[in-house]
Amino acid sequence: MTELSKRKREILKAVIDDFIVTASPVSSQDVKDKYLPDVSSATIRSELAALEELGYLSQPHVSAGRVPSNIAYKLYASELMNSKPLTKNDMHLIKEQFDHRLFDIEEVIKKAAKIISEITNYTSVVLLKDDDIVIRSVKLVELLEDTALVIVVTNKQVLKDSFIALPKGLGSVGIDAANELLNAMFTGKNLNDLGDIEAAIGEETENFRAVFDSVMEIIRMNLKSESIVTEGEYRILDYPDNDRDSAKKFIKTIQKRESLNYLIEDSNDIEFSVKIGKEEASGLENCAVVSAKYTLNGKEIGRAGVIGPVRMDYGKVYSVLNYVCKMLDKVLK
Amino acid sequence: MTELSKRKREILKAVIDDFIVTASPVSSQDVKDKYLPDVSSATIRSELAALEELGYLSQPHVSAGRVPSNIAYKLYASELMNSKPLTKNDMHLIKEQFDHRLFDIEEVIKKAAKIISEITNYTSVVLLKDDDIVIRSVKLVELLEDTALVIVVTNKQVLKDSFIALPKGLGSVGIDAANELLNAMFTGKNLNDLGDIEAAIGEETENFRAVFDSVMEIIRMNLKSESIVTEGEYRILDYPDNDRDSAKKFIKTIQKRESLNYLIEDSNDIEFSVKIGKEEASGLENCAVVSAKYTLNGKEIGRAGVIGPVRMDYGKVYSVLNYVCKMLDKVLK
DNA sequence: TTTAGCAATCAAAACAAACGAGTGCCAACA
DNA sequence: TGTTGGCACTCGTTTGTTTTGATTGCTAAA
Repeated sequence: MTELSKRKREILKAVIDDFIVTASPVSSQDVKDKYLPDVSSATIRSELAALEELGYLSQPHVSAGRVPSNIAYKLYASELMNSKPLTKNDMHLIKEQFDHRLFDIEEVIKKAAKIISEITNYTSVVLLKDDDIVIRSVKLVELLEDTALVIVVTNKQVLKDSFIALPKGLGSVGIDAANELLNAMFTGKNLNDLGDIEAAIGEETENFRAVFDSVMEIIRMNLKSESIVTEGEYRILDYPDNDRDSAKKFIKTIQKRESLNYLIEDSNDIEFSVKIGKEEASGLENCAVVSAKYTLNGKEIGRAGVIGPVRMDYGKVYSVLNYVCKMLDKVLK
Repeated sequence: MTELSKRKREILKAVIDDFIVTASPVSSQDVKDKYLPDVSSATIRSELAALEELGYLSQPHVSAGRVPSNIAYKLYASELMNSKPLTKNDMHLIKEQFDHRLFDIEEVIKKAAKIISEITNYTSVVLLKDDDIVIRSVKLVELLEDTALVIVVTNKQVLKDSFIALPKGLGSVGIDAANELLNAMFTGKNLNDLGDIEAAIGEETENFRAVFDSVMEIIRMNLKSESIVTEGEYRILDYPDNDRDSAKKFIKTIQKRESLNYLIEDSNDIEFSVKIGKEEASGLENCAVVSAKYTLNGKEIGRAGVIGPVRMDYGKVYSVLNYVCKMLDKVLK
């Protein structure tokens, strides 16, 4: 594919800019009036025809204007669009979310998802990766006679939603012992070490075998899967690009977390990624996914993104994600 | 308002039965063909006119059939409808949810919400009340140097999502002491006692004043508000009764938990409650709320319900809620 | 290479006629 | 007195036709 001439790029950008706000096919006259008054509509027409030939545009029917194709959006998002600077107010709103102390990283990413969705008016997704998780401590907290809460503290999060049954007659002395043992075994270890730990169980663990196994399973189950939070699924209904049925599928797909990690994680370490019209992700047919990475100590630990109609305000989304991710970098440090 | 004659009730029931499945105005002919073949359509017509006069029916326009009014639905749900027995399969699906051990009541009601929504294909809401909550124990678990997780165990739930900052230099001895003190103060107390506790703080608490205040605040904040879980908001999109915009409002309202407790809690201790077209709850205009109570030791501790279009399959909803609530009664004991 | 002009295309809007679903009313009947 | 068949009337829906207008591609001239 040959490079596009400067004017072709201008015209293509004009068409997409216009289509993003009007949602209706853009005519040569529209382009002339609103973007390129110094060129005649006939000229623009022939350029449009050429762009169509190249696959960037299409016509719903012969007497209609042009509509951008997915590859046009791709080019637009990566090269053509202008990022729209955030308003003072938006920046303020974002800052506000993070300026009181947050203990758990989960809380932080929830806030991030919320504010992204509110400001962009699209559905947001924030993903938190799990590599390099190091266990800092494991606690067994006795709740009732035979039930304990397992708390696992890592360098990134606090796991505190898992209960286990205690062996009969363990008593608080037993729990203390178990706690000590568990900590000796798990502290400082990361996910890759789990196998080794299992292999190295010695005599002294024998009494607590059941407890140990439960804890191990909890760590395996919960630390393995990364966390994903989403917000504002219903916002898709503001855009007529999807009909009722596909909007329903959209909301369902996102709430059930289907194929989300695939879409977002897939862009590992890319500063700013745009995926458009991914067919593979059923339920998100007519959609675009834009995501940006955020880091801890310079290393990507997650991505924040937006899922919306292909006809999306990429300029605004770009700035918002950028700003929020910068914010996350700062807060997480 | 005078009692309706037997035939009027039959006809009204027929109209609603039909409208619930077809969603289009019901004619005298429809009623004759499908429900009362032994009466002429003319007779049915005059009955329909009478029912309209009484406010149970209305006509979209003069050459259309009849549509039930909200008071018709009310009568229908409370007196006319037949409850539809659950299929073996449905019962099995419900039972399945509850047959492995669940530690936290929150988990139980989440399961309940999920299965209700799946089987009815409406949005479900399950509410858990907070009266008579008795604190069984309070634990402070040190996580990092200066942060602790606060765990509050009550007779109904385990609160474990709150962190507090620890005063500098407290150390694990200090934490043990604080733990002991907190337990002495809170164990066995219920919400109404909180004021007394605060009043009774003595000398010995002085060192832990900041910790105590934080814990108190956590208990106040979290035990006060009852918990509500919802599921399947997107299902409203399966029903054409609401347009896009009001469907959006519906989903948003429910996800943000607005006016839900009002709608459901309001029916305190009523076995089976139906609310229809409550205008006060903005966002849920064209909707009906059906809820049933579940109990612990014979006392209502929550309600499980369904929110959907006014034109709802009340018969099925009735049986599902009934069965799930029975199940809850059993599981919670 | 650009542009004005113009015929061609075709969706959408506007209009018109026909249809038919359903009613209310009335006169006859059990 | 309640029920019924018959019938005229209403009015939304469907179907078909025409008009309109937006927009294009092409062509010939600048």
